[in-house]
Amino acid sequence: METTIEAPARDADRTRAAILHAAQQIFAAKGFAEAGVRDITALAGVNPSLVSRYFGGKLKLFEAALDAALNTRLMTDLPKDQFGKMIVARFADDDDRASPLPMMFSAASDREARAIAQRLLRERVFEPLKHWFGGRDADVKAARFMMVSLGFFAYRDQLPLAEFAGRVEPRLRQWLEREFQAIVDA
Amino acid sequence: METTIEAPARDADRTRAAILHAAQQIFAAKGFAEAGVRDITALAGVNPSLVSRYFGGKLKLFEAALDAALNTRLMTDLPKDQFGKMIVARFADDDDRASPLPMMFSAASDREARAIAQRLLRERVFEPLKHWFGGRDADVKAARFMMVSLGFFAYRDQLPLAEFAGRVEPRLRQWLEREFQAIVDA
DNA sequence: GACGTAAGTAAACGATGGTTTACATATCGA
DNA sequence: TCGATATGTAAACCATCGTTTACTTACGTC
Repeated sequence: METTIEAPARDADRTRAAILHAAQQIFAAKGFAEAGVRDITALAGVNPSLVSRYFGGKLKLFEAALDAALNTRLMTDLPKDQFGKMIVARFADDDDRASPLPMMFSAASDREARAIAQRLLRERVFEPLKHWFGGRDADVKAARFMMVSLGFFAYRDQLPLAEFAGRVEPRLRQWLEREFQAIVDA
Repeated sequence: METTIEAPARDADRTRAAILHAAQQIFAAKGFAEAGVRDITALAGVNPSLVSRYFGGKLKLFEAALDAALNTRLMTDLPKDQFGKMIVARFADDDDRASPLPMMFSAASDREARAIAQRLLRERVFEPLKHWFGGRDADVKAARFMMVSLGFFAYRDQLPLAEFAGRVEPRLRQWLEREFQAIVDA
């Protein structure tokens, strides 16, 4: 009856994908150091040892998860005349926490994880953005973008200082939109 | 001969201060999670167990170290008409790494350490700054200051993306100065 | 000058967590 | 159908690290 699709009880690709998916969630939620292999595999419903078998260890799994997160979100596909509004909308209204930039901070503590995050963010975010901006001050523009973005996520996620930390306060949001737009228009 | 000052071989206050000083350096350099009690006490030249005895544990030591770092640096003593230039100078040219804001990121991984850093930063940086700015949009101004500052340190220390990451590139520095000044002038 | 207390050390404890090893079982081709 | 291989599990391994305990030694006081 229910053998319509032939759901295989053992499928390496499927479990590998399940681990990767769980890893994105757990890493984004708890950070690299606090996210345990046992947490991830428990969410995926598999044995902890499979992390080493399929990915070669926690660090490689983190790299794969961050890599996958970077593939889903691209910044250089936005219209330049509305860059400010749209990038803030993407940052602020994205409720899935597997966004790459916040995941970055999760690697802050571990030396090796930080090196991986640095390389990926440079290759996959900074450089593409730099070429997209173009012009003589493209590197400065890209740096400005990174600073404002990282500042926003650090403020929002890492240290919710103000009373209006969770949601984005309207005046703050307006400032951010202008800030990002100014980078493109400069 | 050399008994001029009566340097005591055993002085609780002195060793306590030595541990605290070493903690500031190690925590700032390696972050909360990667900084080991053995690292700190080795630098201080004492036994690891003294951390628990004198401070009540690694977490309390971190709190004390961050607290001490926050006492040395105050933002609200700068002239408002040159706030931009002076705050950037302080951030960029400060070569002692025990500055409080970078230390903040060191706590990103650990849940309890992050809570401590959040509280201290709110009480000792955000609130004073808010009152110093004054006016109707004081809270937004303070938030903007935190975002730009955190973005700068995250960019510089946590993920040196660009080629000019270590030193502050002149055009980037100019932008930062205007950015900070604009917060005060708004 | 001996004694009690404070200061400091060395070593072991205990928990955590990533990884490895040994073993069980489902899948698939001959 | 029968193995060979791939897939998955359970348990132990092992290193790290903060902390505690037992012990030693210097300092101040009667």
